[in-house]
Amino acid sequence: MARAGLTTERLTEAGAALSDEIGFERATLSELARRFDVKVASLYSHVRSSEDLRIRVALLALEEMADRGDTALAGRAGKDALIALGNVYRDYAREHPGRYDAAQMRLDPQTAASSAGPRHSQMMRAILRGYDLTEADQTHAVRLLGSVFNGYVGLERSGGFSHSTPDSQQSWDRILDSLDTLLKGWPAP
Amino acid sequence: MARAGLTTERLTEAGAALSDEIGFERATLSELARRFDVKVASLYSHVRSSEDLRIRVALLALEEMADRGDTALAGRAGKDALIALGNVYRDYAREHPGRYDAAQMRLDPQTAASSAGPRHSQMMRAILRGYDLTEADQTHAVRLLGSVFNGYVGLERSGGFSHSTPDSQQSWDRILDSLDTLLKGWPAP
DNA sequence: TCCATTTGCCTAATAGCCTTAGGTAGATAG
DNA sequence: CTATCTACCTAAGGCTATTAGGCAAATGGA
Repeated sequence: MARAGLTTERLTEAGAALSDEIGFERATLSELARRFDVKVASLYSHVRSSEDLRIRVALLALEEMADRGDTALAGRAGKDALIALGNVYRDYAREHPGRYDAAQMRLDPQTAASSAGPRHSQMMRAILRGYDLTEADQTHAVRLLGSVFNGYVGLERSGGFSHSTPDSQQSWDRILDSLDTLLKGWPAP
Repeated sequence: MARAGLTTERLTEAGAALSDEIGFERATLSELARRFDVKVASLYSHVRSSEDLRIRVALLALEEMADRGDTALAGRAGKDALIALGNVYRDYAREHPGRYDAAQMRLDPQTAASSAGPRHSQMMRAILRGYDLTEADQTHAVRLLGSVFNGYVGLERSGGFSHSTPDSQQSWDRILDSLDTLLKGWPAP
């Protein structure tokens, strides 16, 4: 019997593609096996469980977004950098909805710590160096940025404000603009 | 055979309680049937499908949060109101994690329109009347508030910033504070 | 090149959840 | 008190996940 040439990486990549195509929820091991024309049990040589694969897809998505973030931030600072990073998340979610959903998974602390998660915090901190904040305020601001980026993209994806005026793009621009203003004049406690 | 006295409402309520207890994902019809000491098929007289129940739990959660919001906003305005509403979401998520997860479901436009979703927008608009914003800017600001509230609670729940300093409460206070400042001096386009 | 080992994929089997079809007994109404 | 309704049941089929054990293809050492 011909071998399909499965590897953990290939399965993860295919799982990610499948998630984008039919949704993270519907991307099952069974469906994956069907696509590779292989029996489900065969996948267990490369992946510990269904959950294991989903975590791998989540980690892949986090890495990909971090990579895009690095690229986007190169040579930018201040408001430019802020906008660039925000767009990384928003664009990624549009292009890869399944992967983006995967990235929202709650990872256990161990896994989260060794994921690209910390890279995301680092990128936000890098942006904040363009503003004048104390160490503690930088942390608060990182959390604010994370909340706004994740929150906005999430609401946009759940259709919260499609087909209503003003359109989503305008709000997005306006929100990034006001975040910049806020960071420039970050209020004293 | 004694009857269990099932109704759609009772199942929805039990589904919500079960979600809080074992997680929204794990709250299955099978488990629900077990709790009521009833066969799974019996539930189908009261609920169309597994998905149907999950949507009902989501709608319940949205209603409950809106009710809490109304109560919290009564007699408050400006920054007080902002803080009060923010805490409604944060506290609700802590007290009812399963329900909160349910509320994140992507509902189809029909269902979303007839849900308590619009009440949430209305509450935010009510708060913004305490600030001086144009109609369009009010919409942008509603979206910003929604993003921050949802985003922050989501990140907090996924363990993003537990066990790190400054603690999450401080960031939350600081962020609400800065949102207030931002709204007071909302930048011109 | 041949043999030994590894390993990639298979079959078989179990278990859990979801869903539909059709039956029965307890509640309800005329 | 009977007729209808309906709440719950049994039975059965389908999909997903997971484990155990087997065979054949690939791999590497002599």
